[in-house]
Amino acid sequence: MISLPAALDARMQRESQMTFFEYMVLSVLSEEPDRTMQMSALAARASASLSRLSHVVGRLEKRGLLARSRIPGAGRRTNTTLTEAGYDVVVAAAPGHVAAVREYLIDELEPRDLKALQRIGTAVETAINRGPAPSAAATPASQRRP
Amino acid sequence: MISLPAALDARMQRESQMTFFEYMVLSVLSEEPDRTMQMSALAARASASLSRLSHVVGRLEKRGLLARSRIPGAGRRTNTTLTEAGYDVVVAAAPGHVAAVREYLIDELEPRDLKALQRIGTAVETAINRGPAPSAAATPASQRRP
DNA sequence: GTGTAGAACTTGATGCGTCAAGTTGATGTT
DNA sequence: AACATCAACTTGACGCATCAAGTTCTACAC
Repeated sequence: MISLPAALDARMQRESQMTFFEYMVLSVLSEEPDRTMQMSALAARASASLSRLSHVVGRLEKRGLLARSRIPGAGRRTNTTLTEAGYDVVVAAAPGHVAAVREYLIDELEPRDLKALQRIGTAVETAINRGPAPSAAATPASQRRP
Repeated sequence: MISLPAALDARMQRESQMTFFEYMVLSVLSEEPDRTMQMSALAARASASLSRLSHVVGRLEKRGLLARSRIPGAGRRTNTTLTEAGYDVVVAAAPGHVAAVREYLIDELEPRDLKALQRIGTAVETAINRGPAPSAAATPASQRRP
């Protein structure tokens, strides 16, 4: 669990000149129908803090891969939208990433272990997010019940 | 796999004022009979680059948790040894860490999934380390066959 | 209609990780 | 004996993450 994320990140940077986390952000956006998402929602989907996301989005915006726009009439909400250039970048990076995941993980496992891994993943995520103080990144206020 | 290391690291810093990686270093040393290890070997066991380890060991030395000493008559090799204070720190931090691992992972899994996880771990490690250029951290020159 | 609380970010300082380049010993090579 | 090479680190610069503090809206209270 220590080595895999590191390995995927290293490969991402070598092959596509971006962080694994940057890829996640772009990738999540690319899967939305309008390639747009509110910052908080994006942070939740990328399991990052709003602060981290803000920094990263700032950089990606400078690179022209996405754009920010205030949502009018609704608090201080901000939308981020993938640009064409940004979409092209994700599309170019995706196959390499998928190949890496296969190579390091999926192709190495028997079907039963793959299923086990899925169970483990959800179990761990649940366990972490039911701690004494569920993190803001995991369950942002806008999705929290009153 | 993204969330678990992050969660364990966060807890380590909250409860024991050190990085998860710092804990690993101290912990590995504490398991040696003489609480001593050569830098390269330590790097391999902690799956880190020599550079990273050097920085971290520098900090831990400043905190008085370990000490460095040149190995005489053998290249430029350096030993790091856990101090008493360092040992006490590991001993104090260990129970909390074990509890965290149980809470987030082990206690959540059925026995068969735990066994699967073990298989997955070794499979992934192998897959990563047989890449085109096996990393120096994983197989340091001193352990590499000619 | 002022005041307070809170949500949704943004910003700046600090610290750790990484990469490239430098040191320092030992081991051959000619 | 001089030189090149290599292994085992160390160091410095730079980038990214985190934390605490600030900003900017809305909404509700009185």
